[in-house]
Amino acid sequence: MSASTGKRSQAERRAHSIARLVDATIDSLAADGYARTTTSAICRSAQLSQGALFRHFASRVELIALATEEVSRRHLALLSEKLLAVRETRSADPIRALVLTMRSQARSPEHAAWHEVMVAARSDHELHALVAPTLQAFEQSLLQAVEEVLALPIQARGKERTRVGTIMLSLMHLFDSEAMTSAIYRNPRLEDDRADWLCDVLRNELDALYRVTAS
Amino acid sequence: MSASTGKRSQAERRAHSIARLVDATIDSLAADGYARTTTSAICRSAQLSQGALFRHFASRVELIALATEEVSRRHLALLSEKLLAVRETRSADPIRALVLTMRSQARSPEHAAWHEVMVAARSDHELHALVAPTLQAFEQSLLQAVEEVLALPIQARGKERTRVGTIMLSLMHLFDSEAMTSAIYRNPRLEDDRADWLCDVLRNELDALYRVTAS
DNA sequence: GCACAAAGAAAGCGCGCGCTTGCTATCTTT
DNA sequence: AAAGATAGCAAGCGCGCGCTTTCTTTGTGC
Repeated sequence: MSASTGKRSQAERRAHSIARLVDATIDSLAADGYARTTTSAICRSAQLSQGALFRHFASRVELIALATEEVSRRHLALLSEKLLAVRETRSADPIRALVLTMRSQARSPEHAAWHEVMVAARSDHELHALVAPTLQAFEQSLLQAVEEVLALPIQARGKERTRVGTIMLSLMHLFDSEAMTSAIYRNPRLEDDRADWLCDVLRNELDALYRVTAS
Repeated sequence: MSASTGKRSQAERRAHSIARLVDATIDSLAADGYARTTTSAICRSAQLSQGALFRHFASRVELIALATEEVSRRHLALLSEKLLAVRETRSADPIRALVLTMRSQARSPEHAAWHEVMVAARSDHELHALVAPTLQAFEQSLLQAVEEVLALPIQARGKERTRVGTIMLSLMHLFDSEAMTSAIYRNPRLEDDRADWLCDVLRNELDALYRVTAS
């Protein structure tokens, strides 16, 4: 008997519906933006009624808040996976692979959803209060993940370690803003120049780091 | 006879009302975000009726589009002014002054308004079509202004000149994203580390540039 | 097996949105 | 000064929003 026709417990049905709503919310945030992520659009996408949505969530922002937690998890998991792949794969140009990984991450749907929530939280105080802890934890986790994956191989400590975190977070910011404006500016040549420049910058950084850790 | 009580021509009244509406729109975009920049909020702030607004603009997005043009102008004027001040003032640390200028620019209300329009245009096709030319021209003007103000003193040509543009636009992007997340993350230490790092990067760049232009 | 609780659908409610209408007041043209 | 054009206001219209209510279906504890 298939899962769809078979009997399911209330807990299973509940968890399944919530998951569908969260998925639909994330998809809508990434594709249509915060303002167009309405309860009716979410329910249409999740194939559930509005009554069902408000059975599980007290308000729209509460659902958005849970979706934001899930976005953080997925964002982090995706990036960690990519960064580990960069470290494991013996690339001819690992610095370039690293830079392009950060760029692709900033262009992902997960990141677009994150960005929409960030912007909306700036002027929606209720949303701000609900998602601020999640987003702050996200930044810390990102910092930690990046330092763990990248700083270990060069055995850097203290100041050098935090510097790597600062740089990678800055890379994320840069590509975040670039991705947001990309569809308007449509200037791939500039974007490639930027990637090239960042590769140079990171190579300089790495040289400096090796000099420190070698002494 | 004062300007407010004195008789004014239709053209003057028209221009004055439009200017008030544009100002109110920009203020609202910066303070309350795109979604909360409603026609009623704009009219309340401009002290005009909705009928008056729709006498001058066919739709809300049309007003937003005109406001976006004004935002571009102000943004550009403000930055040029700051950059010239940096160049004229004999600072002990001109690089740091430059970096902090870019950061303060990204934290300005003008930039916040620009960001709101950018994000909204991603998922609003009508707005996108109306503001894309303005925003593209803005990027080009920014590039030009930055190159004019900064590249001249070191007499760079061709490749070096475009590289300066790429870097400054990247700085703008970085601080754009940082400013957007600043109220959530509340991590001034990281932001200062970032500024320090960018000063180092720019010093390296400048060294390289001088090496090229000297040979 | 039966009373009860939880999940879900359908319809509807109040509200604020973008925008229109009908009108008056103010300038402009002749 | 008359006649037409323009600026501006107050009221209201249709619509889609977040959310609630009412009712039916489905799983659960005794």
